[in-house]
Amino acid sequence: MTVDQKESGLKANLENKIRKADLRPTKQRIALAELLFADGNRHITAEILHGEALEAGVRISLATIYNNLHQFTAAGLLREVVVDSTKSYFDTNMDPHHHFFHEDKGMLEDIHSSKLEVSNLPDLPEGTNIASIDVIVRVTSN
Amino acid sequence: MTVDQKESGLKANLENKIRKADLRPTKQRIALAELLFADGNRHITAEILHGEALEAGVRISLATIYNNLHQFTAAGLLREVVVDSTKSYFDTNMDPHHHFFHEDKGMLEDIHSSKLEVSNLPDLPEGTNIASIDVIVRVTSN
DNA sequence: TCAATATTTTAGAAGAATTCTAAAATATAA
DNA sequence: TTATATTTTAGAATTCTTCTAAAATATTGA
Ligand SMILES: [Mn+2]
Ligand SMILES: [Mn+2]
Ligand SMILES: [Zn+2]
Ligand SMILES: [Zn+2]
Repeated sequence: MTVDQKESGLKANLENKIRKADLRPTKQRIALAELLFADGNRHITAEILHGEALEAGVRISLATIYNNLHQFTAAGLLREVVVDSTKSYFDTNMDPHHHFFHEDKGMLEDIHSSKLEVSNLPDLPEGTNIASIDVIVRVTSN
Repeated sequence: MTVDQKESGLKANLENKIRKADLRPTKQRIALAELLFADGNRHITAEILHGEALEAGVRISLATIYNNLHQFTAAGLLREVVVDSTKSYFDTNMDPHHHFFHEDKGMLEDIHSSKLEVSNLPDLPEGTNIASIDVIVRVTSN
């Protein structure tokens, strides 16, 4: 198998992922999917992703970055992690898990769910359901 | 004891609290301290606090609200809780505790620390210290 | 008490992140 | 291919928050 075939196989997979989300595999979406999903889990902001896309030579506007981050999130390919009141982070890891947040670097790191337990949760407020439980362990360098 | 004496006793306490934070007890600060601390714990945004101050007849600018929320936070009288990427919440409860976040109402509710346990925390990333651990139980109405 | 000094408040401008608008470009379906 | 639906985009708009620098207020200590 040539490098080209491997490449096209990867792209085909990403196109599939995009199609399954009921979205058209445009040049921009494929490029973003490649940056987001091709190589392991990522935690990323819109600005950073935009920078990476431009670096990779993909002409794409910031509005399109936001559009697609939200569409991917709605489709269950991404989730948003709220850790900082000044910017939004998107996470490609959809398994149940928690996070270390490196406050000085503004960086997220996964804590696998099996590695951390939340217990003794009190009764929920009357008439409510759990949407999610987020544990953020905020760390600083020493 | 007259109502006036009770009032001035309360205000004197708040002035003390402000003075201990190395801040001058201005009309605005005393009014904010009254709204924040006089009647039990609160979770509040800058806009809401501003609205309440104006309602209470205190002329105060939004810049002053932000200045004072940050000064009170720096002084350890408040803490910021990050739950929503679009606005900041400030919490008057300085005891260790966690939160329910009512996603539809944008409302925070305390979970007393004793009511919830986080266990099996993995080793911290090399060279880091825990700054805090935040557990947010996101709930929606059903 | 009364300046002198330090701090605070404020209006409005500025900044940063995100969303909106509506027109041009692209993708899909017939 | 042509018609239709979706997507991208530039730039304007919006929202929350911070900054600026001038006026107001609080404190100090003679
Ligand atoms: Mn969003
Ligand atoms: Mn802040
Ligand atoms: Zn993650
Ligand atoms: Zn609280």
